[in-house]
Amino acid sequence: MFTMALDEVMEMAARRGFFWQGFRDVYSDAPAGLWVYGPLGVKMKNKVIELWREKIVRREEGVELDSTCISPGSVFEASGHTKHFNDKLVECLKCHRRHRADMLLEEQAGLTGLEGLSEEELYKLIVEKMVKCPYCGSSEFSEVRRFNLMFEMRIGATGKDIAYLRPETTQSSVVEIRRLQQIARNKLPLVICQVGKAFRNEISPRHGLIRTREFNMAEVQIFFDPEYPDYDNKFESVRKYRLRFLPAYAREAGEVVEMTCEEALEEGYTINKLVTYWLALYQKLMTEDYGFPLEKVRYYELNEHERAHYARAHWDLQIYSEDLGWVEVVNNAYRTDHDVIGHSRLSGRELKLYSEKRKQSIVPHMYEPSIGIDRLILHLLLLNYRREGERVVEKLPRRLAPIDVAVFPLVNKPELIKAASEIYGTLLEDFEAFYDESGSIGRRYRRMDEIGTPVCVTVDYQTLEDKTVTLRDRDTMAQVRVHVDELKTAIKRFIAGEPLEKLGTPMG
RNA sequence: GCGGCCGUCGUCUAGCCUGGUCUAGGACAUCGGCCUCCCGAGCCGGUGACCCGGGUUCGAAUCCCGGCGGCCGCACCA
Repeated sequence: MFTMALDEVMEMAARRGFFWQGFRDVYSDAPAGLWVYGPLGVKMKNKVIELWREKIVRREEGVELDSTCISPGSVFEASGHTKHFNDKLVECLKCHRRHRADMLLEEQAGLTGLEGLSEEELYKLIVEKMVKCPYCGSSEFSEVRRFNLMFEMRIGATGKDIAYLRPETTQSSVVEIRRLQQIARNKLPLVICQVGKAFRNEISPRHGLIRTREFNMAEVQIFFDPEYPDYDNKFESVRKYRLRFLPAYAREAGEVVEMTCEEALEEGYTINKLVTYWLALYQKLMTEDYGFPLEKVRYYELNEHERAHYARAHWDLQIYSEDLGWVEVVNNAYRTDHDVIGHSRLSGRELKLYSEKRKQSIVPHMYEPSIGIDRLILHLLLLNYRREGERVVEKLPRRLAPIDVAVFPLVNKPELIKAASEIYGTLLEDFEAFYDESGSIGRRYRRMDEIGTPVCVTVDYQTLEDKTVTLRDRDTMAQVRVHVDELKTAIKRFIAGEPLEKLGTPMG
């Protein structure tokens, strides 16, 4: 399924230092699904997260939390993950389809109450009851294997206390809601934001950064009063905004159904103003800020059978590429009060939030948009990758490029090197700047094009005469001259989106 | 996890069938130098690989087995 562009992007990412498969250079038996970010990848990842903070956390007045990856076992008892993550499976040896052992026994032998049985006991029953594969009819099965998508670990010396590496940051937000609401002085809706690692023991990690065993998420949990979601004003700002859905009913046709937020809400499709607003917010984030073309973004509705155990409504925000097709990049789930109730029940602690409107504490509902950072970064590199003849350009949104600006002496003469180095030193104060004097000027430009550096500064002989330098636009290769004193301002304006021509006098 | 195909410098590859002239060759990239007044130019030089382990053999990149990884399909993706 790897086509040219993805292949080239993956190769470039490893060669230039965005990301690569971890540990493999030294240990050939390193397991799949563990990816490391290199120097450029770290810079880009930070910028991707910072943009999310600016557009979502800050503007929606979110409170940011940084919890631990190691989580006590009870947390996932309460959330239902241990139950839903611990399937005991058998594989049909003839057609290689997998089935849940308890389901087969229930359906074919009428047995119930199988939850407590061990793998061995289940296998014995399958043989005894002559269970058949529902697909091919064979009655030869592999032994029962426990399939656990969570990484399990033991805490302390006794090894008695089970803990898990979290498969989502969500639960660590949910258990802290009371304190967080207090810190936020009884704010409701309460918007909790968390960036962090999550872990899933995938059976077969594939497609590079798409399915990994350890990954980065940027999640928002909005806790609200289901009776009074309280989003009237915010909703007004998106009332006429057009959302792009692939509703479950339209899936056969495969045609995106566009509707305004107003229409989506009136049809009851998007449940309430709060959910509708956040759907609009994230569609805008992905298209206007991360820069994906509108036609390559859609909300794919998951039907009743596909949804997770906690969700009442669920749309995957997907991004389209030739190479990977539609891929989920943001998971948007209306989780109701499922998680809050779960933790209350198991812990015996009341997990309620105070509602000013009702003058009492209420059990909040929760809506959660959750970004897969690694998938987002891969798609940014993939969809902005351009090969123009021999020239390779990453046309990343300017503010997401790992390097803001590069500085070169036109040729390697001592006086030009001196002037360029000085300018580089100044730019380092405000930018991710990069200096290079190797090879020819053309080669240096091309290297910067490949990693998406939006603008290059070149110091030439004229610089020595009148203190002007040239600014070169990655996308057009056009150049303007700018006075050194104006340089920082010009670069800032350029990264903020102004066209190059407005920043200086064109070069012939 | 199952099945098919595959695994040589960073990348693409020569060599493998027919074991020894392979201290593994080339191109591009990369690094250093020279040159260069604006787009991977040229010249010189350098770093750099047989996925890992075991077996057969006097001798293994080459033959055999196992592991790991990659691609594709199935399954999985709460």
